[in-house]
Amino acid sequence: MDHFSYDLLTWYDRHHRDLPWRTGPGDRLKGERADPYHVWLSEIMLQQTTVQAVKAYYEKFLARWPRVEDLAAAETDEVMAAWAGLGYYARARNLKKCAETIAREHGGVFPDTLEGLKALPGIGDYTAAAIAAIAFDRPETVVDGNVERVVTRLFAIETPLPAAKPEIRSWTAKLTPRERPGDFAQAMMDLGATICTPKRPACALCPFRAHCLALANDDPERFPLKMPKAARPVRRGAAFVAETPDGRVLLRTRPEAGLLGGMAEPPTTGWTARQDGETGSDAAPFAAEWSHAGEITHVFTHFELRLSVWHAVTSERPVAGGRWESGLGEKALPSVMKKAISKAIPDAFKRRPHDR
DNA sequence: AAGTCGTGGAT
DNA sequence: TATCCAAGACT
Repeated sequence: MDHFSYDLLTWYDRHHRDLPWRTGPGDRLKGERADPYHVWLSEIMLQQTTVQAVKAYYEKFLARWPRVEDLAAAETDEVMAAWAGLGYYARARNLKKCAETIAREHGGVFPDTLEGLKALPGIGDYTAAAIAAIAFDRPETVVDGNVERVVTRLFAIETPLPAAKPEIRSWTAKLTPRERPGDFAQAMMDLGATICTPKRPACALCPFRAHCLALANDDPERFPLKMPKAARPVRRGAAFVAETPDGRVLLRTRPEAGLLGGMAEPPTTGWTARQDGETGSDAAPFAAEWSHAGEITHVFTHFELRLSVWHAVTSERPVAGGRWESGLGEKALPSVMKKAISKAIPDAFKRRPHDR
C-alpha cells in the first residue's frame, strides 16, 4: 500500500498546515525531530478540542513553562487557572501529574516507546501513538477522529462506529509507512481537517481521489456510519452570586473528582433531573435579600444544565468552604460559571483585582 | 464497557 | 434553534 502513503506525503509536503507545535520545513529537511514536550503538550490540548481553540493556550503554556520540569514545578492552581476555558479539566490535572512523573521518575526525559508513553497519566492509545510517531519517528498506528473518517471513506467501511474501530485500526496499520510515520499521521489528520471533512468534502482536491471507494461507489458524506445517540437530558439547579458593596464575590472550589473538578464556582445547589418549576432562593448558602437575576443554559456533552441565578449584595461574612474574592478574571472559572456570574453581575470580569 | 467529562464554532 | 463535532482518556 506504499503508493497511498507516497501520494499522501507528497500532498502533505505541499499543503500541510503551519501550526505552532510543528517543526518548520527547514528543521524537517535537516532531519530534526519535534520536541517531545511540545508534541505532548499540543496533543493533550487537542484531545476533543479544535486547533483554533488550542493555539492561544499552547503559546501561553509554552511561554510560561518552557520545559516539562517547569510545568512539574508549577503550582497546580496556576495550571488549572491557565487551563480555564479549554474544557475537560481532567486533562489539566493529568497534565500536571504527567509532568511530575517525567521530571521525578524519568529525569525530565520523555519515554520514547509506545508502552512507556501509555503508562503516563492522560496518555491513551491515540496520544501515545501520536507522540511516538511525531517526536520519535516510530511507525505506530495513529487513529483519531480524522483518521476514522478518512479510512472509513477510503475503504467504504459499512460497520458503524464504535464497532468499526478494530477494522479501521487494521487498515490504518497497513497504510502507515516505515518512513516518515509522524508526517504520515499528521498528513492524515490534515487531510481529515481540510479536505475529507464531515460535511461537503473537497474530493476533487484529495490525494486519494483515484482510490477512494466511497467516492467511486457512493456518497462519501455517508461515512463513517454511527450508532444513533441517546437524547440529552435536562438538569436544573440554582447558583448564588453574592457580592460585597466593594465588589468581592463569594467563591468556593468544586471537589477534585467529577464534573468541573477542582474548579471555582459560586455556591450552587445540586443539579437534579427535576422537571418542575424554577429553583428558589430557599437553598441559598445564607439568608440575605436574594433577587432573581435570571436563568442561564449551558450544554454539556451528556446533559443540558439550566441554572437559576440569584444575586445578593451583602456584608462580607464567613461561609464554610467559601472565599470572598476580587479580580475574577484571573481565577480558574469554567465558562458555565462565568456565564452564571455575568448574569448576576454583568461587568464582573471587567473589574481589576483589589489591593490587599 | 457504556457513561462521564467542556467548550465554542460551523452548519 | 438544534445538532454535530473537534488530534480521546478514564472508569
